Amino acid sequence: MDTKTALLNSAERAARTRGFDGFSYADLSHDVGIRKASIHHHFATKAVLSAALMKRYSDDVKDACADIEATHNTGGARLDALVQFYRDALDDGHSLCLCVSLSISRDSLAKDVLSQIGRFRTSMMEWIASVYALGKTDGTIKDVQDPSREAAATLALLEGAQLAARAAEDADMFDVALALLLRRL
Amino acid sequence: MDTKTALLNSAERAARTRGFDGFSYADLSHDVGIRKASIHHHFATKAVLSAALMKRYSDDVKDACADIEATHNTGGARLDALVQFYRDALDDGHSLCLCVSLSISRDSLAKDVLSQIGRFRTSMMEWIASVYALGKTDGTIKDVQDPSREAAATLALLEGAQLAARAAEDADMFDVALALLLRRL
DNA sequence: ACAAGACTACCAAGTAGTAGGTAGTTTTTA
DNA sequence: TAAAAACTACCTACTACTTGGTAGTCTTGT
Repeated sequence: MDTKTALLNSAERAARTRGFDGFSYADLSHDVGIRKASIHHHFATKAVLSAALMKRYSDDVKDACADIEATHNTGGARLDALVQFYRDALDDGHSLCLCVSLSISRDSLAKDVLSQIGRFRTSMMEWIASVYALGKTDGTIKDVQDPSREAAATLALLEGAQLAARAAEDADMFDVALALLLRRL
Repeated sequence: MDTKTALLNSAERAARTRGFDGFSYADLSHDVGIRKASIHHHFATKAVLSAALMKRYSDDVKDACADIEATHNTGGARLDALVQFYRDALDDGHSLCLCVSLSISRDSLAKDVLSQIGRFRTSMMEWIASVYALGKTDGTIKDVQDPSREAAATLALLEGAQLAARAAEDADMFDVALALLLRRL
């Protein structure tokens, strides 16, 4: 595998399990098997690395959403698939959505990464709102109120449930927290 | 004010805004105005400090719950007061529940702190479940299903909404995410 | 007089990042 | 077509600084 990708993989895993301040170039070095200094050849600073990380992550998630749209055509099915996507990302309760991990360490982040996070959250919220809007018209999600409020609540619930699962070191915690939402499908 | 308390205050603020790995003894030293080494007189290690932090936090929150019970006698009013409590803790979208902040940096935490966090979350969940159970019988919370699932979902939503508010640097985000829950009161 | 609480002055280990070099590949140019 | 120049990817060896933590001393209130 291409070294740059290996570094991104290692950094993403580390950031999602230990937070942005929780890993160092030395950790990446051990993990990937090149010297610490050589990492700077691929990512000049940790800020550059974090930007690349967030870029790749947000592209990946957007692709996943596009994929969900392509393979599920009711609002209910799409919402269910999204929940599954966040659940799968958990990795036995050790891993979080990258944007949650990075959000915690806001102060150590470069400004452009912060705005990347902001844009990512906004676009996710819009996408989820569109899912609720569809679910409301096609009748596959019950009692839909304002789709944009539903979207804010859903994103918060998904991220909070990941946190809860991680704190309990038990991925089932995620399912318990999401059970009531899924009863509306 | 007593130095030990000042240190705890500073550490709590730092942990809640920057995470456990996001502050150092040097930061506390600048903030409180004593030398770095003197901090060790009060808290021998950072692990001891984190345990004291979590202890005080969990006592405070439990007191707040007891206070809510004493001043509100319907399930709906208690739930509303709890939401308000989490909202007030936000401090303009910069601060998180301590147990969320600490959870992110799990790997740098001592084992006893991890189990403290676990116990805290369990007891919060039980308390919230009892609020839902009351709200179900007194009719002040609509459509209550299984109280313990409601509790898991509510805690996840509260913590997720704090995260969302922080990511957006906008405390109103919290209100948007909780609007639908509060409509059930 | 004595203990609590602070101090100065350290330490070893870790942090991101830099300087300068090497080996091999690719691109340019004569 | 072959030498020259540039580029990629890595290396060793460093810098400047921060990390949590230690040892021993001084100061102050009771």
